[in-house]
Amino acid sequence: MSYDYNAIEKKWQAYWAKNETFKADGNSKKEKYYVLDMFPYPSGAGLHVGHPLGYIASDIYARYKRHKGFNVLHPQGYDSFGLPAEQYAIQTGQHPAITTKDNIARYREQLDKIGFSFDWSKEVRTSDPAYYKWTQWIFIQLFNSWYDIDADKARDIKELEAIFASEGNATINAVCDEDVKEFSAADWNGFSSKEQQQELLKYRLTYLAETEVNWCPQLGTVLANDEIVNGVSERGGYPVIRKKMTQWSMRISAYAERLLQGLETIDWTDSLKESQRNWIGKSVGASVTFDIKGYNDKIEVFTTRPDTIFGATFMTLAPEHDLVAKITTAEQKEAVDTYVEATAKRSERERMADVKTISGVFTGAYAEHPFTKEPVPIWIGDYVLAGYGTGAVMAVPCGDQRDYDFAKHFDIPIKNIFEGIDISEEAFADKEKTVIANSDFLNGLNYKKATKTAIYELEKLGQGQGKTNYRLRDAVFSRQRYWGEPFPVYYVDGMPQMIDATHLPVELPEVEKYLPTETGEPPLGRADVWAWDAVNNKVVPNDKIDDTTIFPLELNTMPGWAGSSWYLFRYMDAGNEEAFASEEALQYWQNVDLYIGGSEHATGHLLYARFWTKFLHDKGSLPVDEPFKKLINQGMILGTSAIVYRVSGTDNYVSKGLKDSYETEELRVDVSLINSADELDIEGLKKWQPQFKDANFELEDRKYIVGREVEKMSKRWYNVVNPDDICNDYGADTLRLYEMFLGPLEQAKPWNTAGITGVHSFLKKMWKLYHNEEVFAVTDTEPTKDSLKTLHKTIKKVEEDIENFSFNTSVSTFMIAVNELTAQKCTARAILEPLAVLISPYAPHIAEELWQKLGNNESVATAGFPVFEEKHLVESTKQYPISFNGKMRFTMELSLDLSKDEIEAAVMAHEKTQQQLAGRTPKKVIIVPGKIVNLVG
RNA sequence: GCUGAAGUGGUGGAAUUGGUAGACACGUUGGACUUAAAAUCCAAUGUCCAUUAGGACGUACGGGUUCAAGUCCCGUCUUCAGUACCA
Repeated sequence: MSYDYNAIEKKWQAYWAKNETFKADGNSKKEKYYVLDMFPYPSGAGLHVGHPLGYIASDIYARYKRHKGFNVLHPQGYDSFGLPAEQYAIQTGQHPAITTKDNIARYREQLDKIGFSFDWSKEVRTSDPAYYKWTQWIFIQLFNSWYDIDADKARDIKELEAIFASEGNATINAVCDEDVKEFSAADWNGFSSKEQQQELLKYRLTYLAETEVNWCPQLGTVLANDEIVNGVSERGGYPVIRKKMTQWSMRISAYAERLLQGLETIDWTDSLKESQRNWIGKSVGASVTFDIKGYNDKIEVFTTRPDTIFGATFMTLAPEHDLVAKITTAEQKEAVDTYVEATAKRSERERMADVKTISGVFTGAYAEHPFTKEPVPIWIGDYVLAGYGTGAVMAVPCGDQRDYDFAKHFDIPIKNIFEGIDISEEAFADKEKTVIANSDFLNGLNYKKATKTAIYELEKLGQGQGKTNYRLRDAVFSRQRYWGEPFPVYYVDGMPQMIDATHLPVELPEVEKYLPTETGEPPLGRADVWAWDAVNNKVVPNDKIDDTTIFPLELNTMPGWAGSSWYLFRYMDAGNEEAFASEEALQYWQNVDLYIGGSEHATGHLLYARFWTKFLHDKGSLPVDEPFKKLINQGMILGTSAIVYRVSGTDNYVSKGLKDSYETEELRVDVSLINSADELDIEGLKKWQPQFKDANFELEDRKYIVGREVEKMSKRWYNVVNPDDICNDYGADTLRLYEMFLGPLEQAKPWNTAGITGVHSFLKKMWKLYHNEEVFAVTDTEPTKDSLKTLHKTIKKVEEDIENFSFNTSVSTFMIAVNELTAQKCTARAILEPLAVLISPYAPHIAEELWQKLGNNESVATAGFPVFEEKHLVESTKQYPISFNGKMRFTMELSLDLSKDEIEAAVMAHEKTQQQLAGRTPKKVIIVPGKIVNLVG
């Protein structure tokens, strides 16, 4: 009976599905463990071999935890809203829902082939109305909340209204828009309803605001900062420009400090935490206000170095700063206008690329130094960014290199305020070595003391205070797209109103085309039935809008990260129609114990999910305030593209070794046409694409050798390797083992099938171990000492490997074990039964088959993990290497039963030792447990 | 520039706490079986010297600590990833 992986895998996949082997029990007495993968976007291209890498790792861990007696939740679903399905709809007219459904079916089929232990009864799809009902519900919760800084949590907006009505807003310490004006209770009560709504909007955790956004004309939508890579859109690579639009925003900045602090409580990699820290970008310093000479206005700046305030010899405003137009003098007006216009024309990208060039213009206006009262010239310069801090800086050229360069370039005086430091060549920015001079009351103080004193004095003057600034910006939440969650929002007199939560979901309307309208409205502007009947609480045709009972609905949809920010909680209780998950389920499952996914989500999804979790925790909807306790980033599996060389202007292709003799261009061809020796299947290529049909090929050694290039696996490079082919040729167990064997989980690595035969033949050897020729040959004989040693060595190593996520080395461990047991001619059940359990997380199908043949009725998944016993590893004697002063090295055999003193005595008495140590008697013998005996002379 | 990770045979990669570097696999070479091929099995395989016995060198480079360093410390170089006029 040979190892028929196809039949075995089919059989057990069907068995698992039928018996719901991996269904997680919601109210178990067992300890819970929640293992989650980042759910995939179901793209039309299907899965490639890179996708399953993380899934296999999490599956191994989930299966291992089940063996260890945990109640494991290991679900899977789809992040099924997104741009590609919409783009496809624009091109073909096919509804994105249909595309998405087809793609999901394909994904499911591919996933099933690999034998994952997912609990499919808890599947979620973000585009399912039963799911996005709750995404909309969370949005409403955010709208109805404000952030109380004193309580350091989100509170109900009704409580804020009550305070406004009784005390006004003077006592409120909230995270809100910057243009909030103070009002009394009387003012508030005198406001019209619309005015009140406008004020409240400035406090809500999701709010409408005119914001400068990243507009991508080609995609017809706005993009979040993390959707832009190098100034072009992440998807498609189109240019992005700045544009002002009214958009929904999420007040994530309210959570900046908690998002930062929370990192201390979770087990993520340092690099990932570091990216989030950088993204949040906390800097501690002071805000300082400068009076403008001749105007009533003030300029507020943020600085991390208030200690250097006496070195401020000028100020710089961002060209977009509101005050620029106002304070520019008549003489400077032309120069300033030209400069501002030129800056506005330059794209963000150009501005970034061109860091070296120093540019700026003097406004003609002066501010007044808060302490010296001396005039400080006000300049504008594009090195100051409108989007950070207040868009204005106090320039201290002696302490900041950019200010220094700017001052040198425009011949602005540089004042040295550092004791004993030469600043004739460059600025001095070392805080630790700072001693302040030339600065009135700060003279002689170090950085820390000077900072404190400066802030104290500024506060006394009423011209500043200590301040912490965050780089983290509020997140724009509107997208001008069709295929996303509709907002549960309609507009009365221009003010947004939430649809009552009992009438959710508000389902996506039908449109005849998926493009923006001719007037520039989002695609939902094309819907005929997209108005809200506020009396009967339902969606009705647009032509009924009367603005008294029937109102227009929001035309934007939510961004991709809306649905993915909370999906982990939906899995806990996926079918629930009364709540996003029941209280019991949330209590029991808490949060994700192990999360595996790509590092590309470091500052997007992973930050937003933490934000929503903290918010829902504040509102009492969640018992936890972090979503993912432990996170592992799997490395990307890269493709190896194949390149042919076409002689320019001809239809001739030359082999790689000959290309240098010609002028050639590189074309990528499908990797399936290449064999393991980089040799091209020329006939196959001719059939692959018509452009190669009549091509000529110049060979070397009668072969056409292609060039190889390691790059991201992508359809456009024709380097995608499909897991189905591997499953057909070698089986899912081989694929699983091989993907793990490729290298460390977290490392990026190119896909190559060179070593796959080694893994495959291991499985065949494993199979043979349980069979003698054609028959199953496990016996009840007593295991030998050697076999017991092999088994327990393997248990120990595999357990350690899984706990450390070093899945690659356990594959080697299995290979060694099988080789040893084969050599020992081991047939003992006492060895082979636990071995099947050990390997079942990695190669579950073969394990199930062997398990069943061993006479077990239940799935191997329910078996307990073998217990490691140290005693089987202990040997009676062991070879010890002995070194002396690093010069001599020899081995001696020692009994382990001896005490430390006895070993020392034995070493000293050892004949060889004495010979070699002649004349150099060691004073001490150091016994390092288990390894080496050292003689120290 | 900054932050993070890494650098080990022909290749992918092992090496627990500082304790026999190169496990395991691929590839290569030789052999067995076979009419032949595939499959399978066996042996060799870091470099150099040596017929052998054996020896020397060897974990990017240069130093250091230690009886002992791939591992720890200092400096240099290189690669990858993220990020950037962040005041």
